[in-house]
Formats: sequence, structure tokens, C-alpha cells
Amino acid sequence: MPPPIVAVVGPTAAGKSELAIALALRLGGEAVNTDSMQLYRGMDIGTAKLSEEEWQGVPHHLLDVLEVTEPATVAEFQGSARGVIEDCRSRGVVPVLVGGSALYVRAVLDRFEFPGTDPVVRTRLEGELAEAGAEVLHRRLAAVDPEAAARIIPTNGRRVVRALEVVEITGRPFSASLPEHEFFFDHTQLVGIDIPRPVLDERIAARVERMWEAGFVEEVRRLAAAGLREGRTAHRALGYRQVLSYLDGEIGEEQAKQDTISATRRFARRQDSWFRKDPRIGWVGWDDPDRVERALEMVRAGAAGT
RNA sequence: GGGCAGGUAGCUCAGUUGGUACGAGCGUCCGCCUGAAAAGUGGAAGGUCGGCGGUUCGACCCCGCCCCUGCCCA
Repeated sequence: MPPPIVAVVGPTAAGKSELAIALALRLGGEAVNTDSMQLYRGMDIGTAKLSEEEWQGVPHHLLDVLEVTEPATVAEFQGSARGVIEDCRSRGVVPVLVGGSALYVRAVLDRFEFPGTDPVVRTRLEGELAEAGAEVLHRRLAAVDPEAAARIIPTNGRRVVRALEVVEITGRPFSASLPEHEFFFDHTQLVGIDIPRPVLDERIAARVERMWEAGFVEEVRRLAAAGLREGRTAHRALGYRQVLSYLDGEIGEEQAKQDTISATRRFARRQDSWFRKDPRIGWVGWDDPDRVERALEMVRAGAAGT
């Protein structure tokens, strides 16, 4: 039987990284990042990336693999993460995925298939979106793929564009809904950190304060010089976007900090509602003194069961 | 003690020269989500319109008194 796969999920600032390290130490595992922004080299303070000392000897994968000027994409991530997982298992090591990018986690662990993409088609459609507006494109989608159109709200330009792109390059309809909750690999266990929102809100505010004290603004300034603004994805990261706007003189520094806190809270709620829907997740209390043991139990039971 | 401004959704504020609050943004809650996902997007619930009394067929909008907040004068 291959080693189990463990994935620690939950909203940001709930304590995922620490729990993952503890689990990896107990299981003889290695950490696999599933956070879309920790993929970026240099984005350390704002993404609350663990330092190597904090790894406690646990090897980490998929950190610092992109430059801020490069786009991150789920489909590519799916491929590299699955590669890392298979490599770990072939060495008898337990991969412990850790990160709050829900779509990334699902893309890796579930039967998720991405149709292709075509930069030329995409660029053209985005241009049309900017000019004609989402409703016009949605009407066009309704003509070529009524089912997808019915599932996509006409005002969501982003989704309409992707649907049109897929139909155009594959000649097949776009499945505009998420797949079933079915694991791609055997012996997978999802561990979620359960934390009340008021507690989470406080932790987020405290963490953002700490980021500022740790020199977050300087980090963003440095990355800006390295081309952060040019990238497609990295500059939209929580905090980075707000600090860039401060550096550009659009808002004050205190405002940037407050905006970062509220944006992070909103994000945490979205993450939470996303994970809550997944019935396979086993939850452990954020402050449960036995959370590591409980998680280990789930892993053992899960590994034996499936 | 006197004057001025203001007290409308959890917060910041619109609003009707009297006819059932048309509110907005933020927040909260719920939902969607397949190559930007720390992104994008839909919806819902919240208001005795500071209190009491009066005028009126009818007041959040008019009158009186009171309470609270801010500024000014003494």
C-alpha cells in the first residue's frame, strides 16, 4: 500500500502551516505547498511563508518556483503538484499538502480535467469583453453553449470568456460546474482547521500588523522594482495590491493596512465556505490541544479504509 | 447659561417643501466558481427615521419640551 496523502486546509491564519509541520514530523512526511501565492519567489512576508528554521527539517516543495512576473495557473500547478506527490510516494514519503487555495487543492486531489487554453483566443475574447461588455458575450455563449450560459451569470465576464474560449478551441461544451468530490489518488485524507470567525478576524488583524512590523512595505517595494506590477497574478495578492496602491500614492499607508485586513477577512470567509461544502474533510479545532493526534487518527483510519 | 449644526439599517451618510422608508456604500449572512482563484461574481437579511407630547384624516419630515454629540459665544 502506498503512503497516504494528507492535505491540511482551512482559512488563512488558522494555523495550517504549523499543523502540517507537526503532521509531517509524525508521519515522516514532506510538505507540498498548495498556496497560489507562496509559489512566488520573494513574496515571503505578505504570504506568511514559513522560514526554513520553522520547517524543523521537513522538506518543502513548490515554494519559490515562480518569478512575480510570471503568471500562476491552476492547470500547470495540478501537473507539478501531482508530480511531487508521486515522487514522494515512490520514496515511501507521505506528502502533506498545505495551503488555502481551495481550487488548487481540488485540482490536485480530485478528478479535475482542464481543457486547454490559447493565448491568442483568450486575448481576443478579453478585448471583446472590455469593449462590448459581459452581457453581449453571454448572449453569444447562449447561442453556442446554452447549458454553460445557463450556469454562468451574465455579469461574470471572466467566466463567460473562459467558456467561450473552451468552446472555440475544443469544439465541445464547457462544463460550467465543479466536478464531484472524488479523489484522484487513493488513501487521501483532508484535514480542515475549524476556527470561529471572531477569533479568525482577530488573528488576521494581528498577523497583518506583524507583517508591517516585519518590513512588508519594503518587500513590496523591492518586488515592484523587480516587475511585480507587470505580472498577471502576483500583483493581485492580498496586501501586495494594497501596498502597491500606497506606493503609487493612491491611498495612505494606514489605509493600505486597513484595506489589507478587511480584504483578508473577506477572503477567509470565501475559503471557509468553500471548504465547508466538502464532506470529505475531517475537522479539528484550531485550539484543540489534541489536534495533531486527532488528525493522525483520521489519516490512519482513512488510509486503512479507502 | 446662550447660539449654531447634527441625531435615519451594525458603521458612514443620502432622502421626501406632511401621504405606506425608493435608499447608497461598507459590514454581516448565504450562494456560484474548471488554465487570474489571495482572482471573479449573484443574492438576502437588517431601520418604532433620538425620546415624549401636540397640530393633522395622516408626521421621519410642522410645533413644544427633553436627552445625546460636535463646534462657537459667555
